[in-house]
Amino acid sequence: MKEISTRDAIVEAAISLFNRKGYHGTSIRDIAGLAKVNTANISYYFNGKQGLLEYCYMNFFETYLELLEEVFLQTGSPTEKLKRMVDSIITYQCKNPQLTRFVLREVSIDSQVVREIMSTYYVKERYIFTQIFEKGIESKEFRKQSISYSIIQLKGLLSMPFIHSYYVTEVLHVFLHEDYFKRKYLEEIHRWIHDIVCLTKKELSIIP
Amino acid sequence: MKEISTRDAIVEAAISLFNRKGYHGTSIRDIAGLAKVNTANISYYFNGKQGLLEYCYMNFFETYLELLEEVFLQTGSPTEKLKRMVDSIITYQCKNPQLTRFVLREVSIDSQVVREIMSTYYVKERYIFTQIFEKGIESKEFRKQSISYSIIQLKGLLSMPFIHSYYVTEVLHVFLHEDYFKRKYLEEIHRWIHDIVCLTKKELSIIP
Amino acid sequence: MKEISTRDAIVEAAISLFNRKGYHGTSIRDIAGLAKVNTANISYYFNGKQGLLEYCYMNFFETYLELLEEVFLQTGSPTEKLKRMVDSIITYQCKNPQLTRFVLREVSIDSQVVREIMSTYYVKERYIFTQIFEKGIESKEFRKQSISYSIIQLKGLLSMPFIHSYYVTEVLHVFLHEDYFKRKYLEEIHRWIHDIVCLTKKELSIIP
Amino acid sequence: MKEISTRDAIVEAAISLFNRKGYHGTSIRDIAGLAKVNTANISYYFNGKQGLLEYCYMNFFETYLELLEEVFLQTGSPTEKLKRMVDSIITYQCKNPQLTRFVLREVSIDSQVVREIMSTYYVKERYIFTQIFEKGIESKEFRKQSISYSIIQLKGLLSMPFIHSYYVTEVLHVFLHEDYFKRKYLEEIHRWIHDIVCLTKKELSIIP
DNA sequence: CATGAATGAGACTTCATTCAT
DNA sequence: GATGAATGAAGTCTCATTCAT
Repeated sequence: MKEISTRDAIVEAAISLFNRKGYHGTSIRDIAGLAKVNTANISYYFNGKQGLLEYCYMNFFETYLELLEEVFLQTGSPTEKLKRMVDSIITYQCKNPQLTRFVLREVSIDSQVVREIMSTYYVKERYIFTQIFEKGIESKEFRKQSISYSIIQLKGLLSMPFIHSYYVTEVLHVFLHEDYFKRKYLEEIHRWIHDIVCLTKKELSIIP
Repeated sequence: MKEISTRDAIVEAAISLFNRKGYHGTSIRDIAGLAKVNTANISYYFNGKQGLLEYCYMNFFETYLELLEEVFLQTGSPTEKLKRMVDSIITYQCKNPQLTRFVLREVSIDSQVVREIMSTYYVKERYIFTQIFEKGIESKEFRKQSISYSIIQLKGLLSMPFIHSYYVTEVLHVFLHEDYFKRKYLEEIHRWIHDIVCLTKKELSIIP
Repeated sequence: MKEISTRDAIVEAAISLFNRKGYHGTSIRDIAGLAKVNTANISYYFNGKQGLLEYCYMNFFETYLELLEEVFLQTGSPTEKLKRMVDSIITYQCKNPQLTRFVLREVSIDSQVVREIMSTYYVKERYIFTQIFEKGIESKEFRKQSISYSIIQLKGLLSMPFIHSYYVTEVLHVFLHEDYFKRKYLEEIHRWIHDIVCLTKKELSIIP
Repeated sequence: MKEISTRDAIVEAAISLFNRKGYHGTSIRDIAGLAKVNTANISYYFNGKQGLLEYCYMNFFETYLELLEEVFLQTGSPTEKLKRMVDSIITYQCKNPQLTRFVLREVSIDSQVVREIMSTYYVKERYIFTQIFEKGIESKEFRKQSISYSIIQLKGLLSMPFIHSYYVTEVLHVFLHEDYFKRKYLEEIHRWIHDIVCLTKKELSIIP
């Protein structure tokens, strides 16, 4: 049996607490306490609390983008690619709901850290989505549409259940960690892709 | 010239700072400084920093629910009502983007405060949305669908541009405070209502 | 029906709270709250919190000394006078247990206030007791004894049940406000006067 | 030269200041300043100001009771035991006059802290004293008397010079730290034991 | 690699007081 | 005579970090 390293224990504890109480609402003592390690280790391994935060951000977005890029480089129609991307993201987020929630939330705070770290990721993400949409529109698979507004919707659909997981669980009684949720929710987004993003046959037939 | 009362100045400053730096990331000194009042006034008027937070929550959700209820009690088809609700909410949120962003973000943190305050609002909101959807499905205006999953999508669409306003503005160059955004984004949600929530003619004709 | 004046209400509330929580442990808001008056009145009537404290001290010791002086100026043997003084003091203290406890306790704190106010009272008190004892010793009613050490004992006996009223009540189940206590405890002090302060017959006979 | 540990320096400073200015009248800054350590150490070592207070209480009463119990378990007549207890207590208190004064004073304030901590000690103390008196009365060494009222007197005699040390020193010119005081005052209490608690020969002879 | 002592900065809150009404 | 708004000072505590071990 491999013992969990101090480093990993810290990350695990941090994600759990940042998720529950927010970055500023969590003290490194809380983290060290939960991870059952000495407080000083956090400065040692991550160069302070902020370093730990940055690590979490990168941890999340590195994988997030890798998943997008992987699909992006595959062959397939824009519709198929978009669906596969959505599948990848939702699968990943369902496996890491705590990290997802906390990152998506904290990233909405204006701070130098966020700005510096996120700029690269955001630009890459936009590039990929934009390419997909442009290809789709060009090839007449996608309806002519404002790409920005479609991305807004897409990201809203992708992130909502995770950011408001409390609401989703407690109020709507939908459980993120059940496999049923993943299948069902993917269906919904696929429907959104079909009915909102793509050209329906009717619309198609109108075009001369 | 109307002088801004100490109380209002505090609220205004608090919303701006909570929005930018998060609740825990904002100190009452920051707030008092921006509002140009004495620090002690925050405890005086709101019974501490947390009281100020609670006031903001209630301030937001009180109006939010009033808007929903107002439309709910009007006459009209479920589709019309749903559209009008969306219009109301988006209009309100566009007028108060800072408050909206900060509340929607902080509310996603687990804390006793959130749980105590929000439970009532959440239940009411769910009731209203559920009623609309049930009526719509019953009257065959709406497609047969999982109401919970539709609410998730709806709330994602309603909140996304405000929570991730930084992304929307800086990366997608979409500006929330312009009237154009409101019209355009409402169009998008209306399309979502038509194509995803409602029965399309084709589907309609299939039903025997 | 005479309404309780604001002033009296403040004093009453102050005594109760100073007694329970100590001077520094009591805030003027507590006092104003209990007295159901506005906080500013305390500054208005007593020139601040400290003025209120001084008023309480004087209130107590003014009467305390009056009682001693009254008996002191009466005719009677030293033994009789001493007994009468003890009766007066205990009676007074039993009627004002809260004020007594709080004053006797707080007066044991070194502060300019205490030093300034108490010096006069203490000197007068010592003068009276010393006179009594000197007269008693001179007239051979009292045993030859160190007057200082006798005063220490006397004051210990007079004050103990009031200072440690919690102990006396909760642990020993002796109740200060019952008339039985007063009679019984006076008996005890009288016995102390007889057996410790006065010459017993045996000792008397030894003196040539 | 042994260096005083941070912890001990804090306790020493605290006792001195609590004694002089009372618990609530002393700030942790005062304490840290006098002890020449950082303010945060108080929370670090004692879990806050109140923890420091509790430590002082326990520090005092732990020893206090040990002394009583030690004598209690020795062999000897009740009279001898009572005398030895008084000797122990007075000796201890003379060695720690500041701690004694401050604890005996603050303990007379009603607070949860006091109630929780003291209840145990008080009960034990009462048990020991009660046992002694009961044995004494049973064996006819002691006069038949109300034990509660005797304990009140005894505790008054034991504590008075320490609580009102200012009065004793400044007004009566009796100095607690001189060895003369200890011997002299013990004599006085022994006399009290002989003449008030015990059966004098005269009384003895009256009993048939 | 890991720890516990120690620290300086800063946070929130409470307090007694004043002042215009 | 009484009030409520407002304030500056002070208090306690927590935090992230460092350093010697």
